[in-house]
Amino acid sequence: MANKRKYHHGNLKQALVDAGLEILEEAGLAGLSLRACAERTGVSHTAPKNHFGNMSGLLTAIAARGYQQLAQTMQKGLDADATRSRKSDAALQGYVEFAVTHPALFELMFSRHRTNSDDPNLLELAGQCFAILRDVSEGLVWEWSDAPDAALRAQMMHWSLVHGFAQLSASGKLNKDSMKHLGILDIFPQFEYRA
Amino acid sequence: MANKRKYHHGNLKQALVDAGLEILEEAGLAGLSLRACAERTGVSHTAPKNHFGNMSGLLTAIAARGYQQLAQTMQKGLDADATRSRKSDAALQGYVEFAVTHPALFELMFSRHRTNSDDPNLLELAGQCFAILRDVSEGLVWEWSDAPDAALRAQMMHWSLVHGFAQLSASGKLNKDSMKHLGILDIFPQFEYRA
DNA sequence: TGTACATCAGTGAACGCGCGTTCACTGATGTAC
DNA sequence: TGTACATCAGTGAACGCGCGTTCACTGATGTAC
Repeated sequence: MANKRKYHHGNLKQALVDAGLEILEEAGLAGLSLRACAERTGVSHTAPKNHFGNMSGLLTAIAARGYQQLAQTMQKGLDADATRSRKSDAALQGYVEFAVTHPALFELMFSRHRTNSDDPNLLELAGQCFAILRDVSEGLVWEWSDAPDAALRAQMMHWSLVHGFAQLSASGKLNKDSMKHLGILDIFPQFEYRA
Repeated sequence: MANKRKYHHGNLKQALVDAGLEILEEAGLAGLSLRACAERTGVSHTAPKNHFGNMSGLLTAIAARGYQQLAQTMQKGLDADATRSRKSDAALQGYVEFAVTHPALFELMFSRHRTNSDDPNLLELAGQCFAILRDVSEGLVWEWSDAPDAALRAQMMHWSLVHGFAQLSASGKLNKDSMKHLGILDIFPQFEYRA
């Protein structure tokens, strides 16, 4: 299956997103460019234009794949321990694991002006992430549980809590010393600080 | 006091940080550069090097000022309503207000590799922000309140909740429609979505 | 079954741009004597 | 009080770099007839 050196790549759109994800892992957001993705895919640096139009289009596609992977990471945690009494812990753990493992991708996904925030594909996949958190937050008790819209407010606060912990972890604000001091390593011992 | 056209600026270091903050407001992180800060300050584009060494040094100084302003915003809310029964609400509100009002600065402050994260000045000012949240989270009840280190865990979770809500708000994930639908606008009616 | 032609996918040279950085320099300030 | 000199702060030209984008093009594919 020597699919090298065909004039038409065959699956260039997906391959460019794959390349973008790899670049984010290795070089961070600063290293991500149309030219870098093209070079890694072995294609001329103008080829991406045919599939994504411009830089925003490519970043949007990469971010969308990020949401897909985030949902998968959370779902994997839920599936792995179906008997877990508190499903929200499994989802939180998956969310944080994703952010810490892919900090640059996470940064791209939740940055403001880099992606086309009204892209239908992006919206749908991001919505799937929130849906998992929503389903999983059932039964959590908040102090306003007797207020109208209590469930909706609880979902929003739960997402905030999860996202905040993930973001602070990924950005290194909860470094090893802090986390140890605060006893957080007992809760998530696998999230060792990566320098 | 015509302090124009002196060869020595006199207060260039602070002026460059001021310029950087303005650029962040107007053009976002993408528009921030040594040259842009120098031009706005009316100084040659090599002058910043004398004060900050390189780009990271300038970004670190800007982020440090961000933490200073964040602490001030939170403290202002606390001072304005000393009778507030739940001080944590005032701090949360200040934190979110800061993130939504200065999204690019907020992004810089909590990004991973753009600043020198071991800068003493940066660490001290960031620590002051956490100290306010810590003081204010006294009395909050979490489900593990009977665990050892309960207070420390509660502080960490409180920070996560506050930061997550702020970050999701600033990145536009909680847009006007979502917030209205989720009843969040009733809690923070001043945080209208800015397109 | 074959042919003409439109469309799609990728090429490669060239463009202007803003960037951080280097370099030799000059003006201003402070300090030792 | 004056002078010499070191140091600090800012200048301006020049550098190479990677970037997104434009442009005319060519190879491959699909489709109408």
